[in-house]
Amino acid sequence: MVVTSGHTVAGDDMDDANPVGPPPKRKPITARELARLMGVSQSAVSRAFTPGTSISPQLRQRILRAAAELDYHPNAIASMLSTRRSNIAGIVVSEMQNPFYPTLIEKLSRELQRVGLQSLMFNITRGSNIEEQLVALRKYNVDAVVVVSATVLSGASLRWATEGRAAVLVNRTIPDQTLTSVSCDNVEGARAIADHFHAIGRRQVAYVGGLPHTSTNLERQNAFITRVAELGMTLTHTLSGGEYSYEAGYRAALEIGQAKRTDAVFFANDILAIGGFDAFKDGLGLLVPEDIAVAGFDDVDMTRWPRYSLTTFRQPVDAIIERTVSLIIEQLSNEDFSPSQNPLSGELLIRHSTVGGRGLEKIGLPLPPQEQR
Amino acid sequence: MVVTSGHTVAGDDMDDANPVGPPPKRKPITARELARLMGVSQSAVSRAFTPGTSISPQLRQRILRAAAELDYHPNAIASMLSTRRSNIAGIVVSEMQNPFYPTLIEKLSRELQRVGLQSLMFNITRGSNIEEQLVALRKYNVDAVVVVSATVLSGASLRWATEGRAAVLVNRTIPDQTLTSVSCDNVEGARAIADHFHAIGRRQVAYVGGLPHTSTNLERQNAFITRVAELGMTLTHTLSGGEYSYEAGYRAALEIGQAKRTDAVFFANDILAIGGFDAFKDGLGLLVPEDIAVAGFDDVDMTRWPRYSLTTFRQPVDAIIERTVSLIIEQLSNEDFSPSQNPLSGELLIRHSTVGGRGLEKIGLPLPPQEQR
DNA sequence: TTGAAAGCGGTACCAG
DNA sequence: CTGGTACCGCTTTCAA
Repeated sequence: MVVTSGHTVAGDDMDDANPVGPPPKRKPITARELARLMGVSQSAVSRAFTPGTSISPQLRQRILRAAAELDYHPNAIASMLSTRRSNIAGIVVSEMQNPFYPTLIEKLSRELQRVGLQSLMFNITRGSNIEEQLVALRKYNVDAVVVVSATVLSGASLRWATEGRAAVLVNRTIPDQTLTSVSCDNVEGARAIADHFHAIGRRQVAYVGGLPHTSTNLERQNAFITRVAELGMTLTHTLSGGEYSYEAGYRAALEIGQAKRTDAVFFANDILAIGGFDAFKDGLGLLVPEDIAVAGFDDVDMTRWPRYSLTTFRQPVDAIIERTVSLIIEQLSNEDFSPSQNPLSGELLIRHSTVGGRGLEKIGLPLPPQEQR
Repeated sequence: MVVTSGHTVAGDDMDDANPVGPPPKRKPITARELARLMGVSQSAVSRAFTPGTSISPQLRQRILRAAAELDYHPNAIASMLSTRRSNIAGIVVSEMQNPFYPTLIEKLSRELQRVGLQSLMFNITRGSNIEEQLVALRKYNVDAVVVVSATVLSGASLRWATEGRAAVLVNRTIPDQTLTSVSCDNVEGARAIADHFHAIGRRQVAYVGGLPHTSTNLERQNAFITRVAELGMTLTHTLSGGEYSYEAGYRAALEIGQAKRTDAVFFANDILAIGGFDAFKDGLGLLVPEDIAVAGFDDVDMTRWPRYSLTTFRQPVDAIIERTVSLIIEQLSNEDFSPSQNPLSGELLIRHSTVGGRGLEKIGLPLPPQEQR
């Protein structure tokens, strides 16, 4: 490592500034200089670049033209300072290994850009100094915070970090519901899976969870278990993978498969399910779905691979993002805004991991379009 | 959509500021106020938070203590303005679908954070207004730019965007080499694959590329073809998947497999290879590796799934990141810094997709540790 | 509509 | 070591 950043002193955060050597670089032209060069006031330049200000079209044009000429761009930092708006949204992230999230984040950051917010990423990792990260959130004066991280952060930290700014939790909630959240309707999804298992004649079912204490996991698990009971099916296992990974799914599936009394398994997300699928098929030589049906949650790309053709509950990613962004905007514009929970409807996608061969037609369901490769 | 952001006027960029409603929020305490409250000068407060400034330990302690008390945090925006350093690195990204990149980016942003740089993400997507994105890079005054995007950006845009600031291209180069780049040694990797194919007795080999005009694709392709020729093997196909995707790999594999004269295929990355693997095995009923050996590039998590156990060339991710960060730091501290190209050695990982059954032992190679599940 | 001037919240140089 | 004081570059009254 080349530079160790500012050490913390006496229980408070030092500014970890100046991580690297000397100061600036070639400095770009400023509004003042441009103004002087053109013989207009600096205010005029500012106005030219601010929509909806009172400036004559002619002057604006002249200035914009000259600006283009001289490669002048308003310094965003300076304008942040005077307007007290950074036009930056902090995105707090942690589980980039689950392919569901990169996709989500990419789209989210694109949408935020569309409404004028750049995304400043904050990678929270277990083990890393979380609080320190959150301090950065505040120092950088982000206007909005989107937390896309099922894990790690306590409600208290979250409240502190987001205090006084727009905030949305995506795919997680906090118990006291003091923060706005947007997520897939996990209850709906888990029930749909249970119903589907029942519909295809399965009666011995199991649940494999991910990170035990996350709200997504708990919601899916509880809803599933409840529905299974309502339908009179037997719950043979309730396992926790411990994390959302292929390996965890694989291990859990071995355990379930070896016990030989389960005919359908709901994995709390697709990665677990895919691990489980491989364990059943390659590891134990079972037939999927004949011997055992497998369902996941999320609808990541891999579920559509012919190898898997995994039945899953699709998270309404676009809707989630749209809602998130509009909630952010609302908070940014309304003084009085009260937090809300926003579960959004997803969609059960039935594929071959639960209904094999031509079974999809047999039970009168349309072949998912994805299967028409 | 709730707010359409500032429309562009007259061939120049308007400031897309004020994407949302009204102005600020509750304002936090400032250094000046803190100073007045404590009866010290505002300069003292500033010094207390700046390591290496001349201030007595006692005063510093007092101030830090009081700051903690009053929840004062230095405003990063203001200090950016006066120091002309943002302590922000822009990360330009595009292909988040390839699981190699989320991982890389997560680690990268973590390392940057360690040396005091937050990461501002810039998602470039084909179709999106690239130039506009790059303008943002400049407006936000990022100190450094890391481009992790094989695609899209022309050398000229890159040079413009990074002008006057530290910049590193990761896993791509530009022809004139005027920008520093760090990447996996694609030539080494492609040659290693060719050598390996030869070593396991394959003589009819094929190449499946990804995005045709990217430097990674070209380097891997050329090196492979060259080495294949040197070794006297026959190149049966040189296909372009058109993109780095499972589907592209699948399609290419069908074409190759149906022709029935190829016994080993090098796919330009793991996702292509996995698509190809499934096509050979499930789509065409071939045996991998007995009928046809499959190798990829990158070493993403999926390659280790027992289902695939894919032979691949591991990109030295940690080394890439370390080098990238240290090059950034160098550029930030040295006035005179000349661009360099930094190919980093990777590692051939031989797994069952090229050497089946107990073959790994037979040819005297150690079982990859990953296989010891 | 336009220009002058007072901040925004720090940094850094200067004198004491 | 400490306090005073010009900036940093833009936004936003306030007058003209």
